[in-house]
Amino acid sequence: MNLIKKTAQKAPKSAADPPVHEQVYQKLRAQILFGEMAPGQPVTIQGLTDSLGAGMTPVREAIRRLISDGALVFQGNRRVSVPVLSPADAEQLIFVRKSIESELARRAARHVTPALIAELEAIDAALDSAIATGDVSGYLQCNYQFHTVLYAQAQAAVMADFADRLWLRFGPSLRVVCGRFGTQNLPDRHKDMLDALRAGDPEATAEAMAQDVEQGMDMVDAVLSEQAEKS
Amino acid sequence: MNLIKKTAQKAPKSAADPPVHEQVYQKLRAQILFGEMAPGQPVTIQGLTDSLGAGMTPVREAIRRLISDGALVFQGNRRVSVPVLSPADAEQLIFVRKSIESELARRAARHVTPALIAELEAIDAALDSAIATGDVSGYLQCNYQFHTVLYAQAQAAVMADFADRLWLRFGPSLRVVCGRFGTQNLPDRHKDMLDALRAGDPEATAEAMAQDVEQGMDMVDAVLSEQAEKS
DNA sequence: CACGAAAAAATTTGATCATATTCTGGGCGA
DNA sequence: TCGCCCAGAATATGATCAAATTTTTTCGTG
Repeated sequence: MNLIKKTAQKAPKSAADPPVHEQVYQKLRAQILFGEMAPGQPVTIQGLTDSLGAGMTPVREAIRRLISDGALVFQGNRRVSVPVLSPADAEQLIFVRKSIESELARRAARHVTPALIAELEAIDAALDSAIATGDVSGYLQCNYQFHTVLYAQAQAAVMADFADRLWLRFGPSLRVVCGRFGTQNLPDRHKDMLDALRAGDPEATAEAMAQDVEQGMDMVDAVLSEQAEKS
Repeated sequence: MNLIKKTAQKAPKSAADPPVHEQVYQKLRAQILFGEMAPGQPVTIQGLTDSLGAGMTPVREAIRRLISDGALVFQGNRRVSVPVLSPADAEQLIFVRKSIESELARRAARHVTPALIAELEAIDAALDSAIATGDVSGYLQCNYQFHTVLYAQAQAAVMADFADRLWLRFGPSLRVVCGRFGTQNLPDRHKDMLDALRAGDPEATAEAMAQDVEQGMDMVDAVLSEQAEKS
């Protein structure tokens, strides 16, 4: 019988906690989505095992998932990094986003409830406050949450899933946009969208979403073109 | 010095071979895409380590990737299985496929070359032969290849990537369709598409693709509805 | 004598495996 | 029928091996 207790009786294990690889995935995903990792930044397994304090296998699994999501790219040799969007990539993302997300908005509007509108209003208020204080991370999170909550109402799991993947692709670039233009000048078609939702008008909601997507992605495109000609 | 050579000098290592987890991923992917696994069928790690002769870690990574692709589903408890499409899922897939794949066809038509047409004609001939002989697996592979080759010409990597993910979702169900209707009655708009490509008409190509997608997915939908009311 | 390129050693990182631990689900007995 | 136990499967760790990059060393040339 060993006298040393193994890591303090293995921690209390507070109820059903998600597996480690899931926790690692969520953490990395948030870091990518909310701009804590810059486009082009290399991602190493061993670096993450250290910074996240997790084992090697869970980290590997999380990285594979994120590569499949398009949130990370495998660079041929064994390196993995945060993707750098090309203008051509951005153009395609605009097309797919407008198609899928405006349809999601249309469907969400068909199932709109007062509770949904209240929730979206709260998120939008937090978003405005983040813009006012220049809180880039807060802005990105609120913006993402606004879209996610809306799409959850569309009762279209497959399409919402695809929309999520789209966001993972341009997430890191959105941070760059904020760094370039500041939070003041960011587009905000959320007010139009809320009006359309209150009116129960699916077509107007879809149109507002298409506008929101187009404006946001145009800024991404502008930054990417700027970077392209700089090099 | 140990007299026993370590596993026969570690095998010849024939040039640059892909890592094991990549091989496992490709094999599993093909099995799912071409209907070797039935919807609902459970997938176990240990079962795959045995049948594929690979270690446990590569198999885990491949499964994670496929879950992220939507080609497998994680069932909450630690079970993984081939997904069963609901009619609602199929309806959403139809919408997204028509949107993305017809656009890919349009763009491919803008970059059409004689070599592409020749390649597609060859694939379509093989497809017809598979239909004639009732070779379901051959039909599925040719059909997939036709679309993949066409999309590669569109010079739109992001959209082609999304299209690939869509195929992974309904692949298993396509096999069921073939089992239900036989290969004789499957839709084939490839002839129209080839005509439009020869004419260099992007709009007609996109339209033919939309028709092809719609017809194919309608059959999937029919089988799913049939199964739904049976239960 | 100094500078640069190529080769080689060393370090860092990724891939795989064997093994220990934990959890889920079904069977058995009360 | 309900609860407990056990078999089996999944999760997670650390060790080990292989590959790639980086650094260092060496050699040749201006």
